[in-house]
Amino acid sequence: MVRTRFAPSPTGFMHLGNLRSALYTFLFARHNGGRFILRIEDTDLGRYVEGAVDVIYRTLKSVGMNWDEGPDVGGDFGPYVQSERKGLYLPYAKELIKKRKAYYCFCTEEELSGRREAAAARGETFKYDKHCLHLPEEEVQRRLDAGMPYVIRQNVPEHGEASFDDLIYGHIAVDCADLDDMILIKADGMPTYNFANVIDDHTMGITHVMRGNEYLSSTPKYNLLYDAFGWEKPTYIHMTPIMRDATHKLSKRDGDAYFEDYVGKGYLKEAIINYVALLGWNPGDEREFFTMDELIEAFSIEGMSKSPAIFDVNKLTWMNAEYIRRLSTEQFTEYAMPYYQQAGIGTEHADVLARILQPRTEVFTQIPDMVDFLAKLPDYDAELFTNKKSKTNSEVAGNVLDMAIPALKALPAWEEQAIHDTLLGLAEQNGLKNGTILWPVRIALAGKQVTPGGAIEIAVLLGREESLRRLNLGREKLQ
RNA sequence: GGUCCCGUGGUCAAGCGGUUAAGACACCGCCCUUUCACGGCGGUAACAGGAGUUCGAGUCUCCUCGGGAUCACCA
Repeated sequence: MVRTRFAPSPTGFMHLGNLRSALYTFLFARHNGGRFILRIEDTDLGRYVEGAVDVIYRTLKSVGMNWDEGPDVGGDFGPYVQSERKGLYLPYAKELIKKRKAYYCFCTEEELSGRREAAAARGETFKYDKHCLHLPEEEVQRRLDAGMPYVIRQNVPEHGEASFDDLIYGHIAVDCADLDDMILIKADGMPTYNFANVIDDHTMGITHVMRGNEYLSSTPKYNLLYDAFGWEKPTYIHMTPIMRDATHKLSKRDGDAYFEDYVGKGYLKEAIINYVALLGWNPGDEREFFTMDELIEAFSIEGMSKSPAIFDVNKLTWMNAEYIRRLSTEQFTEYAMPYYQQAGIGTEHADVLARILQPRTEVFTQIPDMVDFLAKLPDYDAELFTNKKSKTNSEVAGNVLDMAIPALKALPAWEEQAIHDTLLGLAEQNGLKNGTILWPVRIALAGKQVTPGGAIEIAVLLGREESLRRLNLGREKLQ
């Protein structure tokens, strides 16, 4: 049975890189009929951010990534919050000490950083010299009894090779001589991430460890720990980061690294997930649009790439526009409603609004700017009436409006079909291009050169009274 | 700096020793058209460089270059 886990630290909003890692981890479990576990890694109390756990829950749920075990839903391997597992780690560390695979260390942070700086000044790489490993047992006990603060360090062999096999990177090996004796238990009694991770993954029965590839070089060290305990090692799958450009990761500083940023900017959650899924993974065929269920069905490790992918808002935006176009009129209207209200326009003709806006909306936040002219006629210049392709200029436009205004005014009902027939009839009767009639009418109605929809839709949206008022205003501009 | 990883168009990315080196986004042009979009058709554009292995190399090996990660009592 495949068991994977997503193990975020509660330090703020949901970063897109983390979201994608969670997604792949989730997809891999589901594709293989396995279980997806949520674990909160909060061993660093100093970085804890209030409410961050809720953000994680909310985000994952809102995109349909439901977990089978976790802090809120429980499970057989709890607790699922590391700080609540605090008591669990020390015994394991002591077991390692007994096996001489770890040792107490009384060196203080200050003297260590002093030595580190000195080494750096000499241009050398600092490595802990195992000083405390050689302390006599009685001395260690004496210091412990005296209540001296201590940490517990891993005792990495001085020689030999540490290695592991990654499902996407293959065999990774490092010389033990290059490895430092990392701290397992901190002076405050909490385990370091490095240690807690190994203990938790093992005790929670995680079969496939999926995580960012910043852990690629420390994983051999973790495997030394598994060996020391005599535990079966998990399968490793290291994932690439999402980049802002060739040399920088997408980061908080860019202000656009968070899932919620994009939701707030008018992107659909489904589109974000779909786009992000394709950044670093491909299904092996030409498909680009996936529901969550389709992703589960199609996902495989073979499709994951080894090199980082640069985030392209451009393509996300295109994909979002595609998702918007596939919405039903009702769904579109529901998403658009807050933006209609923001623009202060009437929504009694929501169907017409959807018809003209849906093919033009890439991101919902674009809507107010597209429709604001409906709420208030902009100040505009009579120059706008001149358009070469439509064969209009101020003189032609004046004549057109002179014909259009009474014709429209005479309409018994202000209905789209009737307006359409009237205006196009005018063109035909006078042997003019449709555009020659429609251009001036649209300009007078909208007061701007580019509008979503044409003269007829705009007239419907404006209603009889306002339409005629604007047409007359336009006519006056042409005196 | 040591160690590890990565390197196909501007971006995502197919390719797993033999292809005219796919496809998508973006960009450009044309068509459609009631402006702008949508839609349709077409176009520009890539194997980081150098050696080797091989009848044949984007695909295998080595070196160089470029980029990233890591070297914390952070995760």
